[in-house]
Amino acid sequence: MLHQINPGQTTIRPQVFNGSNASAPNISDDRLETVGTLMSYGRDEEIFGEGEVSARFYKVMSGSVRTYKILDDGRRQIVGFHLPGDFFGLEAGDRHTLSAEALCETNAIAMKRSAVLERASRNKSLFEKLWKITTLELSRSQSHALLLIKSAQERVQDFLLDMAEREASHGEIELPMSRQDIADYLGLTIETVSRTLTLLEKTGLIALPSTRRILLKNFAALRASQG
Amino acid sequence: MLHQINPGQTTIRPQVFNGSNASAPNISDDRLETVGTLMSYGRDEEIFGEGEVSARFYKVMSGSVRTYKILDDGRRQIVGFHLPGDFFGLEAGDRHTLSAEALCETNAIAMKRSAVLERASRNKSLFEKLWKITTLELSRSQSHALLLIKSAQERVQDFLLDMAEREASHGEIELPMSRQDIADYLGLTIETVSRTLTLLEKTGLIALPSTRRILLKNFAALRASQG
DNA sequence: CGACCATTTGATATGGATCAAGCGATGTGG
DNA sequence: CCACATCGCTTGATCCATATCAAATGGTCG
Repeated sequence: MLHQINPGQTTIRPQVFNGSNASAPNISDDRLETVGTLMSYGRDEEIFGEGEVSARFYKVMSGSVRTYKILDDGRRQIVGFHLPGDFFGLEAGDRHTLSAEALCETNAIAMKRSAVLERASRNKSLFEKLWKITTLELSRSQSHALLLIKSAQERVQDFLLDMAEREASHGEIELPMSRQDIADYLGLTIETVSRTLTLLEKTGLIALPSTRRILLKNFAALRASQG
Repeated sequence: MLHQINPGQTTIRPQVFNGSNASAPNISDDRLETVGTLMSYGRDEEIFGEGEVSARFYKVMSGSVRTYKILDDGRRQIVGFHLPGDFFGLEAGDRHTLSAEALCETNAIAMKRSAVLERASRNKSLFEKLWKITTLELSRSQSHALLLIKSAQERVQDFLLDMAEREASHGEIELPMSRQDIADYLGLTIETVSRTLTLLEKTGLIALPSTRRILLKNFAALRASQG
């Protein structure tokens, strides 16, 4: 089951979070997450579901999140992975157009949509920050579509390079997601992802010390678009 | 050539366009395009290119536009088609992350990015409009990614339904784009698009009175996800 | 009317899906 | 602490949807 939740692991400890220095409150603080609620989620726990009323944005503080859509036939398309520092839940209407789940133990700040939008419409710096986040997300989504027309090997390579860059790790990736998650993000089957990783290892482009750890051994070759 | 421009057909007639009633200027006009420059483009003419400095947003007034990216190997992925009323050119950085071309004779209002952002950061109504447009584009892009993991038949059907809805035509579509454009949008080859349309015609779901005109004869069946 | 370009149709090839085992890590109960 | 069950991943064999290569048709414009 894709939606499985482990109730035993789940712990939500909402608490008011104020990012600004309490002793020197700053009315023009330009951080989006200045006032929000810190939420904790267990592995595979749902943060929000497609169709639910969308009242909040989120910023990942620790852990990671997947956002996804389910097709009629049950297939799942992962729209994005959200690492610490990333925002998610930015959506047009008053209902979520996708679902979000924690990949592992995750802390995220939940911000009231209305409050953030209200503040952004009066604070130029905040507005610019929100604009940047949203258009960056748009750009990411467009690049994702570009990914989906490439060959399996290119998709996997691009994914590894993207993860390495986002984790700012110099060639050593710690994957927070399963092979199935990767497959659903790349529009491939789990078997193809696995085979491609094995092939990349045999070619010497990467090493696989454990399933969740990958070493990129040849950035240049990984970047070169291949079949 | 994908980039071919027919210089003979090209006519740019920039002119100041003021959407508000000149006799009653309204400082809080909440239309994004209130002040802009009306531009005209010929068939296949480039409006902006990937990598160019991005100074402007655009709103399509008549005609239609394709935005796209080119992969290393020369393949082209069309990111979106923009019909009258649609905006394009909303991007994060100071450089365009994609290219835009007119599909046919097209008029569009070009608005200075900086001016629009400046005004939106002070005018709540304008801010909300800009927010809506941007998040809608984000949502569209995510749905597009969803499209790309479906079967050829589903992609074509979804495309036809989407066009019908956007043209607000009750089952009669006038396509502003070629088969190659459709193929590059759907991540298929031109042959597969053609074959799929032929199949849909044989099944009685659509009729093809001419290559650029398509009649949807069975919405229910088109909506039903098929292999 | 003829040339050209877009589209359709046909034949074949192939990358990735599907179906099916096997393997290895992780966790649980004895 | 170890045997075993479980789950996630890898590997193998085969199939199929769509790409590719090739040719025919049709529509448009000089």
